[in-house]
Amino acid sequence: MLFLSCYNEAMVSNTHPLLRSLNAQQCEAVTVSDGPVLVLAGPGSGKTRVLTHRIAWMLTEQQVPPWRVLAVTFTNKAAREMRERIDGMLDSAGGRDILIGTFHAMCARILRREADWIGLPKDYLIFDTDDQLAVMKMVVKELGLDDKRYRPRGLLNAISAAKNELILPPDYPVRTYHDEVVARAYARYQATLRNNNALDFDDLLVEPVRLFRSQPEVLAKYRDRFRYLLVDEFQDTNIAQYVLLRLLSQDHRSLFVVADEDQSIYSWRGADYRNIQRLHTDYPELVEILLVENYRSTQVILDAARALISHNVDRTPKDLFTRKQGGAPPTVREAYDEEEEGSLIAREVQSLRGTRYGYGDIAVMYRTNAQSRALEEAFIRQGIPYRLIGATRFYSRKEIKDVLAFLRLVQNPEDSVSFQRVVNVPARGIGARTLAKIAAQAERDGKGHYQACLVLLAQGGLGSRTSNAVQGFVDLVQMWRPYQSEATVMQLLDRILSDTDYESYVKDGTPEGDSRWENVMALRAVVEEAPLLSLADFLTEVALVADIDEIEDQVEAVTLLTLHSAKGLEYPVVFIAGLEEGMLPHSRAIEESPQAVAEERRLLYVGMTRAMERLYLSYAFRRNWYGNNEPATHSRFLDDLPDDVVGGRRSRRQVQTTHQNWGVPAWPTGQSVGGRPERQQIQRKFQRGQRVRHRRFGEGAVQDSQIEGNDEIVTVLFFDNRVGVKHFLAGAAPLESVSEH
DNA sequence: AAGGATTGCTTTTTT
DNA sequence: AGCAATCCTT
Repeated sequence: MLFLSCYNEAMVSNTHPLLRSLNAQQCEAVTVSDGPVLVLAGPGSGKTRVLTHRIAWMLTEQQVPPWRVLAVTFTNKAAREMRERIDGMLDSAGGRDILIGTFHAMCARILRREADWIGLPKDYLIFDTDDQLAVMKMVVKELGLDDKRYRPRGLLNAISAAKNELILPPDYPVRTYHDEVVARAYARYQATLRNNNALDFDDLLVEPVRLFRSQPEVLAKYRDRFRYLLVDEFQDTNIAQYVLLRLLSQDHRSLFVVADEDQSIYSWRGADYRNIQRLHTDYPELVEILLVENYRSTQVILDAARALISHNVDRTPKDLFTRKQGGAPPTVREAYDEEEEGSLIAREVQSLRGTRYGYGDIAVMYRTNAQSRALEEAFIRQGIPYRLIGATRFYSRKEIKDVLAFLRLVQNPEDSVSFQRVVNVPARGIGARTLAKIAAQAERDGKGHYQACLVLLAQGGLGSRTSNAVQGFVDLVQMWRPYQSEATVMQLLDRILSDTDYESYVKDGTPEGDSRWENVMALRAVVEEAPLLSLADFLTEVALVADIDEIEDQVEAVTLLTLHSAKGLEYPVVFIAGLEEGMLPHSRAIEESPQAVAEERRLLYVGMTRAMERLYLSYAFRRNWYGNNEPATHSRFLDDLPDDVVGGRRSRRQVQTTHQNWGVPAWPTGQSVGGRPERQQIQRKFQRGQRVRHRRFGEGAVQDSQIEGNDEIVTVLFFDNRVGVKHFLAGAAPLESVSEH
């Protein structure tokens, strides 16, 4: 891919302050016409930045009203950041009127308004994975299936895959008896969801498609409303999301998507990077722009990542480059087991900490959540502050789910899943037998479990003790429901907590008990922060947040996270642990298919390209696997890294050496990359008028220098007319000062 | 009905 | 090894 001429780069950058921090390619991407645009870009190429500038550009240059813009991001966090940046760029709060969010959040909103067009309740609940499992278990029981042969989880996976491809129960392809059972379970599952007034995550995407396909006037309304569609991380869209985009953009064809095939890591949940090809077919007039400059990583890190990914077939080769020449080479290190791996990393973190890196600059990544334990233990031993992303997600903790279940019951008594969850919380003498009676009654009437209780109580079909217990629970809900209309969510929550004496239920004198109560209080704080939210909106919001959304940026702690959650983030220092066969690539992937292994490779690629300055890879010689300690082999991916880039490499013989070296901090220190100043205070090294020399471009004069983020952006006009104006990051030390005389 | 012991099974990855 | 579902005892 060729650059535009430097002349253009200078022109565009000088004409529009909005575009000043962009290079020529990015400017082009931002300013191309209104029609469909695909920006294909490598990691660290400023994809999201281009998207952000594009929005700001439309709002100012094209006078697009903010409310006509729909921007879809991958996480709520990305959405929040984008909105803030737009506000900053426009010097106003215009970002507030733009609809920016995830597909799921956007769909939840649309359904909240339009549900009755397709016979759905507007006050629907969103069922998460646990709820889905509970529903499926009920279904399996009702259909009298053998839960060994038809595992609820497996059925859910099949159903989810079908939904992602917009296949409804009647259309489920039946080729074997097993398929036939899945189809029946699917139909029954769907019916149960509807009886519960609930949608699952996949329904959130499927139902809007159904809405738009069946109600042209509704579609027309949203098409008009969202005249400009922008999508980040397009390679991770599934069929349903793609169809949604196509429906919305069919007329105006103003679609601007940003993608990187090499970062496609969600095929297991239906993402289909072939959507990029579909785009070319469905939009022949599509303008494609390739961004290949990387602003994040040093040359050596980028080289390693490129070498790794180049082994994948079926991709657009990208000639990625960075102006941050040189740098400390990535290193590979073998540890004896995961415990040693942990302390090795912890020790290196400690020594990095003395230099210009703070804890907050460092991230440790791994394939599976289970791997975090060994790392945590090492960090605790060495007193290193860390924060763990993801492991037990806040909203799936028992105590939180219990409290939410109470709230959901108030919102919607038909919700049998929540009913079963809390009918005996705290224990009030309603056990399995009683629950079975209630379930049977519910099935007879085709109503929810709560309704069934009312019926049973009226009929007096229960023993006096159970009857009292059930009555007690029903009374609670009956008290809370009318209270809801006059009270805020916060007041309702407090009432529930005190009526159930939840505090003493949860606190059992152990430290865990205290922490459970702290979690409940944390939930209360969440409610407190959004005092105006209705109960329905609050529950929706809670269902759609990801742990990654909660990351605050200026925390002085090392971040521990899975490679999947690392997408879209960057850190000066990155450790990737557990590079063993079976771990990364994961054994499941190896068994499954070469394509699955290719995805594992992309996953590592994503991780490696998160690193700005330093990258450490490690693996263990033995690893605990299902309880026993098994020897491991280093990941095949390590063999694909260039030898000259990666120092100190494994071999069977070195294993012994390493074992003897136990306790010696053996990470190579490496040369620092340019003069990246201390975190708290970034000083400018260049000023206007200063004379500088660049290795390739010769001498020139500094036009401008600005601090952006953690680095200094220097604009230089070179004396060689063919070179013209260029921008540099001082952190990569591309320029040296020349004294004039 | 509740709590404790036993068994058997599991691990990708997440909106 | 850890956890959930199941069994067993009170």
